[in-house]
Amino acid sequence: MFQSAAAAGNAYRDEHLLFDHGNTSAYVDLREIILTKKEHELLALLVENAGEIVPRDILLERIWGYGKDIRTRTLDVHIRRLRKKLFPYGDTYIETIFGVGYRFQRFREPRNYMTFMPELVAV
Amino acid sequence: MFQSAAAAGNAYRDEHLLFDHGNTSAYVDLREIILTKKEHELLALLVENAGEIVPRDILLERIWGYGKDIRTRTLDVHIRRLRKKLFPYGDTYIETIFGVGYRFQRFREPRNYMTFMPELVAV
DNA sequence: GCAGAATGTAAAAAAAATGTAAATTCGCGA
DNA sequence: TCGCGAATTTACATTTTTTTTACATTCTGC
Repeated sequence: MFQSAAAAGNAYRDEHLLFDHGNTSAYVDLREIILTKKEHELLALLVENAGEIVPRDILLERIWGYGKDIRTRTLDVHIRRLRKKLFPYGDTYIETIFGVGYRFQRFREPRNYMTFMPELVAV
Repeated sequence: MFQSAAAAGNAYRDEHLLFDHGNTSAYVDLREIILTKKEHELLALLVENAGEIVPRDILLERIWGYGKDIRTRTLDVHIRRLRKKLFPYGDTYIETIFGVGYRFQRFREPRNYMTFMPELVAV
């Protein structure tokens, strides 16, 4: 549960994002983004658990070594900067689970009427 | 990963730089520059991995034989002198990846409207 | 809808890494 | 051994990242 850098060497790839665990740079569409160490660790941990909620506790403990007693906003600030670098998909990729933590979601092509329910279009 | 002098004998060449692995002098446009031994090794290692980030660790280990525990500014000083000799392209060729290392980037002609989108010019 | 708790955000402060000039040391050829 | 250029260290300056602070905003249960 909550895989760590074990999955290193492997890269995550989808429609808009290319992320390599061993590399501090990533690609959003054709744009290279350079992640700082903490940003990279954070995104790595989230991506490794794509589709699953990773609680704040875990993030703070794994990346910062903080215990449950520590009160800080540093996680939120880092999430924010990550989302910014993932523009314009920041909120699409990184979802906030209120009261729990965050979840990285694989990109899925947004449905439109045409592809979703073709019979409703061009009637 | 992180090729060494194996690729010797071959020369690197682009719009502004000619660098021969077997030669301690290089050319920046039509100007000859003379590299010292360490400068040459450093540039060679970076050029061999053009486009890829080479971590400080690796540079310090491959060129100086230093371990991760050694604290020194000598790498930075060499980078600085290299950049100076590559004037006015020093910062263009040698990029700093904060917290990680350096990256040599092939020279790319800056785009202008003419070359990028010719159909938008001279309307 | 409200109160209280959790998260978002901008800006300042602190910490860490890199840049730089100048001094010092090293090493090799004469 | 001496002299000289190369390499390294030193001592700050500067830049970048990370954390904190101080509020603003959003969410949830009642």
